[in-house]
Amino acid sequence: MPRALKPEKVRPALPSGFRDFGPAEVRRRRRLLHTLAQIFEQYGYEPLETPAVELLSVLLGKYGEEGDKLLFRILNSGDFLAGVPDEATQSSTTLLPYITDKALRYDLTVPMARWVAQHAGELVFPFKRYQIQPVWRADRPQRGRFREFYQCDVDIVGAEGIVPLLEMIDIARAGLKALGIQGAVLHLNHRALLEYAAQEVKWPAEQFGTFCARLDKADKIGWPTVEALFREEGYTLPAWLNPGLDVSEALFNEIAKVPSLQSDLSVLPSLLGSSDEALRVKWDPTLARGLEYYTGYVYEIRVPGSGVGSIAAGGAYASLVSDFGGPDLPAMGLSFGIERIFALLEDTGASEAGPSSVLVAWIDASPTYVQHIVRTLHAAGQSAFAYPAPKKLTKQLEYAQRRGFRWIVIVGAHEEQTETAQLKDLHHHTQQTLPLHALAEACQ
RNA sequence: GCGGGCAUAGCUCAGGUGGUUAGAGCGUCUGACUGUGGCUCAGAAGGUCGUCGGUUCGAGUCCGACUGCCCGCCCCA
Repeated sequence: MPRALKPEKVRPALPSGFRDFGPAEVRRRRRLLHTLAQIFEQYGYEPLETPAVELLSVLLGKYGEEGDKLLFRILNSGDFLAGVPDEATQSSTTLLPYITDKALRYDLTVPMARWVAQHAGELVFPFKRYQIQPVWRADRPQRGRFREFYQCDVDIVGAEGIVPLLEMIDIARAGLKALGIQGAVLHLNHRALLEYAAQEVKWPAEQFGTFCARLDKADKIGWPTVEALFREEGYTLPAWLNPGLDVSEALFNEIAKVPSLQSDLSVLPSLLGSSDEALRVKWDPTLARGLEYYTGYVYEIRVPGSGVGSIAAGGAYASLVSDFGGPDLPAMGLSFGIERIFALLEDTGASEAGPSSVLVAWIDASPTYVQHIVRTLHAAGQSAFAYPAPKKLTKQLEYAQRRGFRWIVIVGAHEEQTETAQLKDLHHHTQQTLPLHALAEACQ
């Protein structure tokens, strides 16, 4: 577009919490995600993609009150004010339900559950899927927190218990190993143990969520502070809840008292005992996880001392699919916090150079001849393209040099007449005249 | 939802106590004897100083409001 026709210049800017990814960054991210996807496929998980937009009715109420507020809502199309009763226009809260019925997805689990409920008839259970897509949250952005970010989820629907748990842990371990992350710790807990603990301290059952939220703060504010908070309100926490202690006999004795955990007792010691440099497993009786839909095992992976918080998390959930009218299927999932993993790997990761191409520079050759050369190189499997215009050779050379290319093919009228081309090696500062058929091989 | 900071060219920033045509570096574009890279040199384009209002003879500079962005908190990945 000619500059003169441009109505007015626009400030090149992005809304808060949204990011661009330049070529080098896209390559780095893609490579990482590809690595994870391969591992998921290895365990029999199949890819799924769902749209950015979901019906509000699907999303509302799944993430708690906080989550509902963080949904990016989409204004209805057309005359969205038509049919809105006058009294509704008094405040934004009353108006909102009338003017929006869609929102950007908030996570990948709920859309997956929606899809599974919709296709339950044709699916083979247990259904295993992985999904790597962006999600959106109308959060206040800050360091390391964005309004648009990728999630990377694996879930198995129609299975429960210790075996899926072991698989999830193996996937996490394989993933961390493949990405080169060392020294991670998986904190493991079970909602049933939390319920048991709440009963033990005689915490009101209807406020179980508050109990969990308070206990969950232990990793942030420390066990003594949590203990003191409870004591202030007259609740004495049993010693076995202290996450600082090693897996004690006392803790195992308590776990043994929880009915839904009894069958797993034979496996847990070896799981917790194994030492692995990439991922250790530690029972953490204070781990609760925020999302309300978890009903069984919950887990969270952290790298001590990394300063990036948890890098993967998940758990077992029972009724998400049946909430959408689908069959009542237990499920378990693992979500890699890939934005945090990207951040973690940023310091060590060498900058990714793009694949080198051959640039065809030209002066007074015919476009047809230039096109012919590019085709010849492509036919030989070489990545190549022509400079878009016969600009000064200096410019074309500089372009190839700045792009980091090694080979540049130069043609003019003389080369076209003789069916040849100049092949210049920018690394070794050499140049030779070659017949076309020898060109591709020379720049391997 | 709460608190703090900042806002001048595409980017990073200068512009003491208000005073003519707002500057630098980087980047972009053009050129330095007709077809050869990294360097150098010369030149050009690019800003309603976030927006609106106020004080003043005069505002990038002082005051207010709004908006945007950044950083914390809640919460989260």
